[in-house]
Amino acid sequence: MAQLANVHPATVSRALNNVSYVKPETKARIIAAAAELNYHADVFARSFKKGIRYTIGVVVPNVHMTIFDDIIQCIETKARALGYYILFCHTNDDPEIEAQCLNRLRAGFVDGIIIASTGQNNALLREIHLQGIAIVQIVRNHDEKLSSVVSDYEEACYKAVHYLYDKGCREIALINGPSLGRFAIKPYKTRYEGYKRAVNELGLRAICEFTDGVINSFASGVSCAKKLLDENPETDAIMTAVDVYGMAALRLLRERNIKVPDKIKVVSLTGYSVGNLLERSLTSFELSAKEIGDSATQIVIEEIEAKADNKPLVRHLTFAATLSERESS
Amino acid sequence: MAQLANVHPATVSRALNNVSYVKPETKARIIAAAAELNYHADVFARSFKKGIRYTIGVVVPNVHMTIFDDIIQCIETKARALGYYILFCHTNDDPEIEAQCLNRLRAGFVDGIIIASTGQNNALLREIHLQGIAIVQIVRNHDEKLSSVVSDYEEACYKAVHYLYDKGCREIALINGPSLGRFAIKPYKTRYEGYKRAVNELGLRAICEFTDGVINSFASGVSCAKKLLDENPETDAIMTAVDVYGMAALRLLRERNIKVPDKIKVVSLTGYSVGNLLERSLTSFELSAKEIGDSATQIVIEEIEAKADNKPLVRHLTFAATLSERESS
DNA sequence: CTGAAAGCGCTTACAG
DNA sequence: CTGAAAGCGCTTACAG
Repeated sequence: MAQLANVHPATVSRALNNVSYVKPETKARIIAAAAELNYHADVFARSFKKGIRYTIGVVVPNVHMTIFDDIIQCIETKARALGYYILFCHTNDDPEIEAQCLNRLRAGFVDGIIIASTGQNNALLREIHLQGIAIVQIVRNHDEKLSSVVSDYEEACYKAVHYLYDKGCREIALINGPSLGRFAIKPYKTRYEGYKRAVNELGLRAICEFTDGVINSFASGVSCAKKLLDENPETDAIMTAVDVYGMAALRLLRERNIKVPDKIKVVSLTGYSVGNLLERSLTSFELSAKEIGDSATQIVIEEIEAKADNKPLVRHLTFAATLSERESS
Repeated sequence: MAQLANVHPATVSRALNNVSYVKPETKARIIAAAAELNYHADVFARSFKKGIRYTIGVVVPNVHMTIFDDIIQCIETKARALGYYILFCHTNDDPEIEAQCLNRLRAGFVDGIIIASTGQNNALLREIHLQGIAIVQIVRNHDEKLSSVVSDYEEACYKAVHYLYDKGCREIALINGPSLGRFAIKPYKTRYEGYKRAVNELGLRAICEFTDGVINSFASGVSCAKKLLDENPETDAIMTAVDVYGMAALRLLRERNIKVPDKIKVVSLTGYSVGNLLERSLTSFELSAKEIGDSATQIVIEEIEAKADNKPLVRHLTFAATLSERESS
């Protein structure tokens, strides 16, 4: 490349990056040569030299049938616009896989990490952060020392109970994910808190089932719904932590020929757009995947680019969920 | 690091990579020092030196509510097991975004690319391939000069017609994506061919609607279904190219109070697991996301690692779709 | 305005 | 068995 244009590689770099003045005719010669050879500067080598990878690791539990499919698209779009790539990892909520992914990412491949963590690798995450890699938690804020972008699950769940109460429901049940003990995952825990707050306030009975094992499993949602109805035949509303559980509830209710919403109302607390695509559409508290994805990306890149200035930048953002009322309530 | 263990960096490299014999006590000293400093070799620098990126670019239209959410998880799992990362890009089926993504990927960041392309950047893809980057097409085989892993859409669609015919349907309609003209996308085109083959063979009338604009749009699926029913009130079966269109059909049929499957049967031709999570579950010809994802990853990595041997390795794999009979038919 | 040199953090023939 | 050197493909102060 350099020899074709008859200049020094340094000049090629200067010309192609518009980084310092190059004599117009030299520049023209370089550009012509680049076109002829179909030359593309090796971005990898540049990143290596400059110490910036222009890459963000995104670590999420799953994208299949979860809000993360939407969030990851928003992250990628935003990152691309800002000149960054996305390195994608999914953990299935297995702490070991998560640690494995994080350890590979830290080894020089990314400038920053956006993660919805299991909460079991906080120490590792802090270590990686200290090493100089920007970190933003999304959806699950397991460590307040690290930036986070989440929804207000407590409030959404609290409001959902009130919403159903106002509709006349008095036996309001919750199908939730792991929210107690060592393996509790933050948003489930917080939803449970919002649920209890509302239920206590309104003098209702708490009826709660926790899916165990695999998170976001339809089958697990169905068995929770079964157990719920068998043990609490008076139930007149079912709130579910995520859409897939809501779909599971709708499914079981149809099998049992229980009219929705007349007899039992169903509300999902993590609406992602599937709720509106159903035969009987699902009322839900919608998170804005775009708000979460966009701001997480923004924050992680700001943190990356502030590194030079050595400002510590830990920020916490919380978005409200908005009620989308549909047919199931 | 090297000075703490009191050895040359080269020795550190040898010890940590087990690449040549190092005196046990030296090695022990190095490992101890690495542990103390929490040292992780910079994989990026290594990749740079060795000319291998251990990274695969994955370019797909969308992951939200499409089979690609599943495929990309399978690719990532497989790639991780084989020591590769996934760089994720989504194009929204916009040829310009696709070109932009490809041009960034080619600039030294990946050893290989797995793509479900729009079909509008074949020349660019070949150029990138010639440049030495392995390429495997998934789901959409727009260029036979490049490896591909697809399902047999023609056959699946052909079989679906027969399946419905055998159930007594005589007015079998198809809601399809772009399958004609310059912007046709391969699997839609192939499904259409399978449809026509079966319909001709059975002496049926072809009733076909094509969604335009955004692929995989629920709203577009609903309007196709509307048009279909308005213009062909005798319709007794609706086949849809993808699950989202199937859901759209189910939705509209419920709104119109048309009994499924008694009056009209619905079959999706790209089952991904949502079909089984619905109130009325959706019969579909299931693609194996795992088969496609795993083998695409395998092939692209084989192609990458064969590069050294300079063997040209273009392979085409076709998997059959399997019928999952559910409530909608 | 542009060349020559140094260097990003590793790996790998080459010596010894 | 391990050091010293070269080099992956760029960028960027430093000269001139």
